[in-house]
Amino acid sequence: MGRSKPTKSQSKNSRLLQTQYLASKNSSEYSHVRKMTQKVVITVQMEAKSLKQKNAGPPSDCWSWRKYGQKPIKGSPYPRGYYRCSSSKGCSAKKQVERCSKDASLFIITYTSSHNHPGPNLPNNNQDSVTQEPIVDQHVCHDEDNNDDDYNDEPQSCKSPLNSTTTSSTTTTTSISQGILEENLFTDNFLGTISYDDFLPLSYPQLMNFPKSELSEENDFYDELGELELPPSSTSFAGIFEEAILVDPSS
DNA sequence: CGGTTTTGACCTGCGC
DNA sequence: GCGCAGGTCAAAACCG
Repeated sequence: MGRSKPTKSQSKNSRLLQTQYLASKNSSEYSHVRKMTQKVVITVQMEAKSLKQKNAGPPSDCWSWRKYGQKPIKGSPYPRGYYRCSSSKGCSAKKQVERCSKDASLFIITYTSSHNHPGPNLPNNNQDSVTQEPIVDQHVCHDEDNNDDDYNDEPQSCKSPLNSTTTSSTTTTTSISQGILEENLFTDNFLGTISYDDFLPLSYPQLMNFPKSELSEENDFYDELGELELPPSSTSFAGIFEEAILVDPSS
């Protein structure tokens, strides 16, 4: 907005600094880093109600996020929001939130980088200073058999369903059925449904530990999203966890 | 007053 | 090499 940017050069410099910092790690590492950044993509199905309730933005989770950017995405009527973890200063965790152009109730959240601090909602970290309650509806776990894999249902403290986890590049589609303790979430036999708030607090490494051996070839997640068309109405997040996709561009 | 959101500009990667 | 699209920055505005 009509904000004067007298210090273009300055901002440029700071940007250079960042670039240099990253680059300094290794000549071409900056771009490398960009390419190698692993991501966890999850889709969240919102309830129609919730969508009408508020003009709320992205689904909230137990972490504290600060928006640092927004960009219109080609092919989608909805912009993508860029968020950075504000729970901890040095935390490099980020997430991108966009809506499915086809299904307004569907949110696509991409997590990148990991939290370098304990999550606010982790069983072991209940005491954490962050007490941000997720606005997510706590659903009864659905019986997810939308996945071809025969996953074992594991006990867990979850409330909403997380259907599948996919790692792209080597995309993995894994259905998560009810009841998985976060510790087991991404272990070899992990599969089950977890709630949004149970899922989010997971440390990135945990997510990234998702067994690659199980990564399937379903990297076409985005293909499906490609032509989404969302109604302008939008929402608060109270939804159903549709999919969790682990993206590991590095592979 | 401090933290968050908004938003235009800048930078980088990628496809052609 | 050029243009486009996506990702990030940072000042100003906003909010509690």
